[in-house]
Amino acid sequence: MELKHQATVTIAEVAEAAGVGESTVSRVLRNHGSFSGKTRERVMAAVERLGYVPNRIAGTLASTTSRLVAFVIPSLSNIVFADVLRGASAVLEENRYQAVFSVTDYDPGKEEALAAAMLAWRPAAVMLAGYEHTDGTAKMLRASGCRVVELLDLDGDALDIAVGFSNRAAGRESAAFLLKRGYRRIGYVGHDLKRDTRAGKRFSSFCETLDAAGAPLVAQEILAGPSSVENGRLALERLLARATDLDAVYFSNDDMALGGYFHCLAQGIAIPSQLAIFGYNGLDIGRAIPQPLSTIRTPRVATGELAAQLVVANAPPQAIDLGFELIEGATA
Amino acid sequence: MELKHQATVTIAEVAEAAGVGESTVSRVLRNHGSFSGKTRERVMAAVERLGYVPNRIAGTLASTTSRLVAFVIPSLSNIVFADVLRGASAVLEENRYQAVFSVTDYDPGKEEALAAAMLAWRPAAVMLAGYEHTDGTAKMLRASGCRVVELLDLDGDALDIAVGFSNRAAGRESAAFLLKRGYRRIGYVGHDLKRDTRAGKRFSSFCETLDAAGAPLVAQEILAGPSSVENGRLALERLLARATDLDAVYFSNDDMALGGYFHCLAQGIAIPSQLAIFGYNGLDIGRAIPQPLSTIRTPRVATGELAAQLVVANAPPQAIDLGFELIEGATA
DNA sequence: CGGGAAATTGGCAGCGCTGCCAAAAATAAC
DNA sequence: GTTATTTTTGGCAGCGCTGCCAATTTCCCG
Repeated sequence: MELKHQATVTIAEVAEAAGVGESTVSRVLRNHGSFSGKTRERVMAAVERLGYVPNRIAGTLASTTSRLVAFVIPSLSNIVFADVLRGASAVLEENRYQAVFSVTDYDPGKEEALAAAMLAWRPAAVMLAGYEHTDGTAKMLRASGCRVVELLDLDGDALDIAVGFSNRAAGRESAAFLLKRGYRRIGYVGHDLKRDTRAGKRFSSFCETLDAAGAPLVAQEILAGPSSVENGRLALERLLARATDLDAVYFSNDDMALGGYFHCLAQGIAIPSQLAIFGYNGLDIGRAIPQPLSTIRTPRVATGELAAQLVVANAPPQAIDLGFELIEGATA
Repeated sequence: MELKHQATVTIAEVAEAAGVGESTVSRVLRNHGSFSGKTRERVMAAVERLGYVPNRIAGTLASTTSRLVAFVIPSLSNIVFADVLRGASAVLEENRYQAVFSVTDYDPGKEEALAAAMLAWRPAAVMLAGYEHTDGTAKMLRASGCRVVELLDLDGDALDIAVGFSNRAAGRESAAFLLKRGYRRIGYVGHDLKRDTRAGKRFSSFCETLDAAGAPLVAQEILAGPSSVENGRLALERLLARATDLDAVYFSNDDMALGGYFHCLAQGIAIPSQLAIFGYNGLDIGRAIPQPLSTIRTPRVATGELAAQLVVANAPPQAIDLGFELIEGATA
């Protein structure tokens, strides 16, 4: 099945070829400890000549120190996680760390299984989305002794490090913005909230804010599937079929909102005069449509970068709020 | 810097606790070799009690066999690679393989460096985008003895395994389609082609087909940056400022095409009567806009899945064409 | 030119596990 | 009940590297 390693030039062979000891080769290659200039040259020449590639598996085992960082993310289709991964991987690469990942499909059970599989690689850190984990996952992570970073959420208690922003605050501000603009008959279009708990948090604080203002949510349409432009379009269509007098719709995220926007475009519904649209995430594409999308821009790449930096620096446990930015746009 | 492993329950401790030998524990856990039912129970009980997590680093080293698969991809922002990764990681997870990745930013030099870093983990396979690698990368990969999978391209010679589709054929068919529809004054909008060599291949065969039909490309606008909706919009605007009499524009991909579509929408340019738009990739969002985008749908997830399957099965070297599908859409 | 401090260097145990082999136990055959 | 098989088991070397320590060489200063 799996491949046998080949081309196995070992450090011993390099040492032999260079006429030095193994540990000297190791020191030179890691640029750690002291060695003379000519030793360095001889070692590098031997490395070059033999095409030696250090074996990080062996190195990791020997040093009981790891430069692997494990990502356990809900989805790769969702640009949010791709962005986080991108930010993090850039920083990790600079620091010679290696990213490994697996995808949970928003399934907490799968998250537990995958987290366990990840820990078997003895990573320096495990990065996960949000705070909602099974007891088993939490226990395992705590016991692992490796750093744990929870991303993109701050509404809850962190296991170790948390980097992100408050989804509750985002929901609240979104509602406040729509209310300020004078919208009163507000609806909601969302995707599977049991799985995407961060979207659920936004929604619940959105509703609370509307309630407090005496303009409670008028109608909602929640599709079972994942968020997508197509689902946003479909869901808005359904929502409008039931609730004809809405003046604004809050979407679970920009993908869904774009779908809603396109629905309006196709149906000749004037935005925002006839219907206002508000999203979440601040995707680039939202700025390229004819009317820039009103939304909240989240610092996804920065979240990944900072998470990686904290891990590299072995920072103490902490929760960092990177905030978000409300973009007024032209659709609300 | 990096974290010291903790919680280091070793197989020896489990063996001790279960009152069996180390190798017996190993056999039970890997379900490999023979052992009795009650031995199995005792081992599992001890594992449970101690919270033992096998150390795959040590296992990999000892067996000189790896279940790591390394991805060296140009970008994570580009949904194309995220899709491939998604397809591949699903299959890999099923087979208890672990995906590791790094991002080259379309830089061949960085690709070489990252490929080298990857090989240090002694992966079972390295997966890369396309055929364009530096000599150093190719040499290194060939010498590594691990499987090499080149993805998303078939126009060239594979190092080992290739899975994808022909970008040249895609360019050709796109041109043929536009010609068949009667467009004769065709322009092109693209992004950095030196980096995205697959887009470059599409473009050159597109042009060849137009030439052969006696309707050569009228104008082109190529932006230096990466592809994005915003850049597509901007580039089309620039192109139309120079070439006022185009009847169709071929875009380097759907992102760019969507930007062009939005530009037309905002400018009141009728699609496709006044200007036709044709993309590449077949993104979902292209079907959700008011007029479905005319494009070519590529089997990205399937590419990832098949690539992973071939690696898991340790299949012989081969190049597999997964083809693509031309979607007529409503924009051309 | 000698003595001591500092810079280099090599040897080797051991990281935690797997693979091999021989020993022990269970089972079958007679 | 005994011997031949087969199944189960444990011991231990060794995967390739790093960390520690002691040995060696070099450098400095009087």
